Amino acid sequence: MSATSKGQNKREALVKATIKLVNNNGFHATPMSKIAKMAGISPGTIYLYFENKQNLINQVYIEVKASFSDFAFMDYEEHFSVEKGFEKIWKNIAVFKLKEVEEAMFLSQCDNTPMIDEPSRKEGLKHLQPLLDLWVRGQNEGIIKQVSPYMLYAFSIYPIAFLMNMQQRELYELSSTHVDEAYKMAWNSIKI
Amino acid sequence: MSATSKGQNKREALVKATIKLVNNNGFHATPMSKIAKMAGISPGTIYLYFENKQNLINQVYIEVKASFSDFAFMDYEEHFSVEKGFEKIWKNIAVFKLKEVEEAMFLSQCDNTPMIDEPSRKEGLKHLQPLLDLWVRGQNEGIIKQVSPYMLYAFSIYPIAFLMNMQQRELYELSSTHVDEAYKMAWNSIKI
DNA sequence: TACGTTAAAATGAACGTTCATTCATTTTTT
DNA sequence: AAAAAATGAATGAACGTTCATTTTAACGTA
Repeated sequence: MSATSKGQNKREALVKATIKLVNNNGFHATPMSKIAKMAGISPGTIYLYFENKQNLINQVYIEVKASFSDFAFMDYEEHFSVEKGFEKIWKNIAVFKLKEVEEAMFLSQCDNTPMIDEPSRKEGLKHLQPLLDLWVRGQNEGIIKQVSPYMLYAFSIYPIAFLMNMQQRELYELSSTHVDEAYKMAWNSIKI
Repeated sequence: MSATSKGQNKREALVKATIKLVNNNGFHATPMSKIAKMAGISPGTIYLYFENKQNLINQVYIEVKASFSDFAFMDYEEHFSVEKGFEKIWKNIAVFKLKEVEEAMFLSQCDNTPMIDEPSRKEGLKHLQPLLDLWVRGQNEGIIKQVSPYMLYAFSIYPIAFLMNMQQRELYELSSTHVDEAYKMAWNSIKI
């Protein structure tokens, strides 16, 4: 096995351990020593891959956000009709948030906490452009409400995070019927 | 001034300081010593009012959640029509989240973080019953969609938190026109 | 292949700092 | 003068980070 792929494995193990531990304990309540132990390496080794704890968190955030965005636009093509395109993206996001729960919960904690610094936050936001473009097209076609994209996001995408939270706390079980209901509500709130 | 009211002042100052510092730094990055300093008392004195740090946070959470709920149902009466009742509650919540930003941000951080223990979380959830009752009534009258209250909450109430976040980060300015737009979208998503 | 040599990767004990909490003492109130 | 409230220095545990040392990998030579 090459040195590179071994290094990748350790980095990957570190990222995974960070996500899991931060989900369960929060950022400042997860010591580097525990992250190292869960990743199966020694504490000092973390510093071969990341500058320090803050840098570790920022990097993990950016990577998870990127993998989320990739997932969101999987199989989406710009020539789709607005409605079909939105459905594809929305359902991708729903699948991600309901199946990749660890990663989704991590993002949710990062987005509601001062644990990520502002540059990394901005960095993580870049990838959503295709959805914004789709909405503008929809507005030009007279299909989508003429309101700010923040508003559209708040009412169609953001609710999925709440449902994920409830499902995670075992307060609510989301069957695929429920996901369809939810999609219809999302579309209802943004279509004219 | 009586001992009681003095004690109340100190407690209040502690609660306020905790909210502000936790908003800016997160729970575990806020030392008791800083909370004490901002409240204008000595670190040891905190322990006359709260058992320990965890208990302090739990109490603050429960109190802020209670004050949020009181605000939400201000001027609401059960004999209102479903639509009028929902509008009153929704707009109360919107006003709270957009004006009492410190408290709203604190709740948002608590609700997306493992910093609050489960019993306190449950405790904070109790006060929302009148809204659930209203929704059931609306469903019986054939006005509100026949879906789980979690779904109704996700699409009509939860989005306000996102708009608050954006406003707080100065990415978005919410005028009263926007609030009206938002209300219409909320109502649209839950009405039949 | 086997061996010796050098470089790279990984280790984990040790360091210095920070923090929650305590309690002997002081200050304030009754 | 007694009781209650408040103080803040002291304590001990925990943590992030470093670095002297060890382990592993890579390479050249015969």
